[in-house]
Amino acid sequence: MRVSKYFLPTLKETPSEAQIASHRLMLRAGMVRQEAAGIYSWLPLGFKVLQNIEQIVREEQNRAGAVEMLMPTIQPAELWKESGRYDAYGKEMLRITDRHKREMLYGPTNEEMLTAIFRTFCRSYKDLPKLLYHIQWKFRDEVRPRFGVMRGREFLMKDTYSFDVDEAAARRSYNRMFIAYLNTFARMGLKAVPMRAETGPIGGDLSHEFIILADTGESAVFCHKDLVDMPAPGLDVDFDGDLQPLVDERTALYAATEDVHDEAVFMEVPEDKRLSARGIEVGQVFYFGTKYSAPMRANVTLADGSEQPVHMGSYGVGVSRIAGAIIEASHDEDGIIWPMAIAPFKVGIINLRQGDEATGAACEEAYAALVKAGLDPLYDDSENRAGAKFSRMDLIGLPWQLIIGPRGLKEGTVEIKERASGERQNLSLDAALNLLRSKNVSAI
RNA sequence: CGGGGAGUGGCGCAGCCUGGUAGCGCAUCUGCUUUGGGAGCAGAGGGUCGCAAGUUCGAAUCUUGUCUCCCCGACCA
Repeated sequence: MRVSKYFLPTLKETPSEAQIASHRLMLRAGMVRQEAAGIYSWLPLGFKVLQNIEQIVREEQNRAGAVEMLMPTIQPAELWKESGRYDAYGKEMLRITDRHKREMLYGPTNEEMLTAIFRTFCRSYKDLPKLLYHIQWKFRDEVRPRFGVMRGREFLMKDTYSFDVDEAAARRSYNRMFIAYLNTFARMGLKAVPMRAETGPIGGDLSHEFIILADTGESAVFCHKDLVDMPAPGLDVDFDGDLQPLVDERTALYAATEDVHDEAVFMEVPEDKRLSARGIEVGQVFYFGTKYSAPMRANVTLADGSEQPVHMGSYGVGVSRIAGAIIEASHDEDGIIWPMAIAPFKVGIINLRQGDEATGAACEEAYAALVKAGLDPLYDDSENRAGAKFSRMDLIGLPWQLIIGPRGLKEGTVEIKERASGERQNLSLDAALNLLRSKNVSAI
């Protein structure tokens, strides 16, 4: 992609409403634009990031055995009256009346709808287990949206729903998602710690939140330090095997959000291992049994002929929130530092002397070579001066920069800079391209 | 929902107290000179001052109402 053809409205000055780093940087980097409180347009650069996050989430859901589908954003109120949540959900639910005066709502979550789908098609224990998910926009009419996309009213969420014959089976589904989430966040370069959590309005009695530690996090969290750097289980996990030991390993040590925090138990953690910090919730898993299946009569017939409500769980990942969370976890004073897997472009090319024939030719050569290697580099061929291009490339945080100008070309070199470390090397173009290859720069 | 603050060219702000031709920086456009860390000079365009009533000869400025946005807290992927 060439900057001259792209849409990259970066800002030199920070809009006054943005208080935290991720919000400021997303606005400055031209990733999003606020349309109303807690409602954002995703501009091309931000949209690419969102899609990259979404794709990793999708791949790990599929790997764990979940099946993707898509439910609508608008739902009929009747479903929610059936489960009893139509009144319980309160003002956070955006209620809409259509032209026939029919009560509708913009879905804040989809337990009811998928339960209704399930009961229509699945009648037997032989249909179980089932793990279904979708990635869809949600709307929760928060009293006070803030922190940019981290607490928007409209947000993109991956929500998975599990259907099992009994609690033991449901726990196996829970474990699948638990492990899948650890792998998902690890692929994004995030250290997510699973913590015991309150179940909230979703209901149920077993729940973990996945927390990214960050000073700007919204909730206070308490955990054993060893959990923070515990490696993810890995993509070669056998999801059909027994996952319980892997889950136990990561739930044995103390970890709790403030809602369920027990100071006395926390004090049993050795003092040098106690970590009390702030965190951003990027995912949550719930087991809630028959909370919805019972009132909505989502029953299956068992082997003994009896009819029982199906055991359910739900599992959410805040896709749009993660975009902000990654920036909170990975930025410096110059701008964003994207992890390779999330970066909207993996390599940027800077033409230091726009209009100079030799420089332009070298840039084109680099561009063509990277495209041939299967990458989509972002080539800054704008008329800006070098300084402006440097600043902007640092701001948008691409992992690698190829800096090409007449001065280096005279020596037969280009400069290659790694955004994260700031390290630069002067190399021949071929050597620079080889370096990128050796660093395994590729599409996700 | 309680408390605080703000709405003035695209962005960031001043002006308001003490009413009298709407201003600055950045951005944009044109020209010239520049060109390796957000260039310089010269010129140009762009705003019914959130909206509505009121006071006044006259309102960005005073009064009342209203809408929106932001921040702190309580609640949430």
